Amino acid sequence: MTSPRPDEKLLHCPALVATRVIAGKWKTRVLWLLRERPHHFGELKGRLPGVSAKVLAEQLQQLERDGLIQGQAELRGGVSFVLYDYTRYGRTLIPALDALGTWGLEHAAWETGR
Amino acid sequence: MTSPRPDEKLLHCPALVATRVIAGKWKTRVLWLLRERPHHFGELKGRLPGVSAKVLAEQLQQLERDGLIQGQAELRGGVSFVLYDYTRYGRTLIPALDALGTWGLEHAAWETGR
DNA sequence: CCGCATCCCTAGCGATACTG
DNA sequence: CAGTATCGCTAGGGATGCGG
Repeated sequence: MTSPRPDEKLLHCPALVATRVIAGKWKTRVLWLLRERPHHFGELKGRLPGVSAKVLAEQLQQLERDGLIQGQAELRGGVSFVLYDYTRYGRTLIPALDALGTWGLEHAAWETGR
Repeated sequence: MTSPRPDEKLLHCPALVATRVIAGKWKTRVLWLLRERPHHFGELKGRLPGVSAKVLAEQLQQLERDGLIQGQAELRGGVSFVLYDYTRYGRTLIPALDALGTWGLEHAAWETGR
């Protein structure tokens, strides 16, 4: 349920497009971190305890394929760094991400208050 | 990845709370339909081509457990109908859903225009 | 009409190890 | 540092059928 498939003659549900793109155990978190500033692969891995290099690479590739982020390789003394950041298009998703975050905060309040 | 687990000492990411709750192949669509008006189980099943009764029931239960929707049983001549609708709390999620939907629309425009 | 019990099967995720 | 290759596992989802 990552990238849009050719099938699905289903229900017209615009929200589904967005959920498909951000579905994936780490994508929301990656997007959240990148909102702050660009990150290197290693930085992301460091700030996401529990993720394996393989899976993180997969998720980043998918986000890149979907046009939300892009990685810029920079060689520092023969050692490769890749800096990931939002694309212009990817940034258009941020308001929606904020809406989800806002609700998450309300949720926390509701959880403790019931 | 449906209901919050006791583990996950991870990153503070409020948006993740929301994504966990709406994660599931049919939840977004169900929530989208309920936005319009309350629906019976059978109605939902009818408007969601491809879903099986079992899976739909599961997804509805999870949404109910998470406090977003609630089902009201009404017996019509010995035949049981269950009417599903948002809870007051569930409605607080609608703005976030709208944000996702809005982006989905922009996405469609972007897709055709590149 | 609705929910539940069974069985199965695939996609996503994770651990490890190895190249540029 | 970044990415790839293998292998394995488990949870989510799907098909079918019974019972309330």
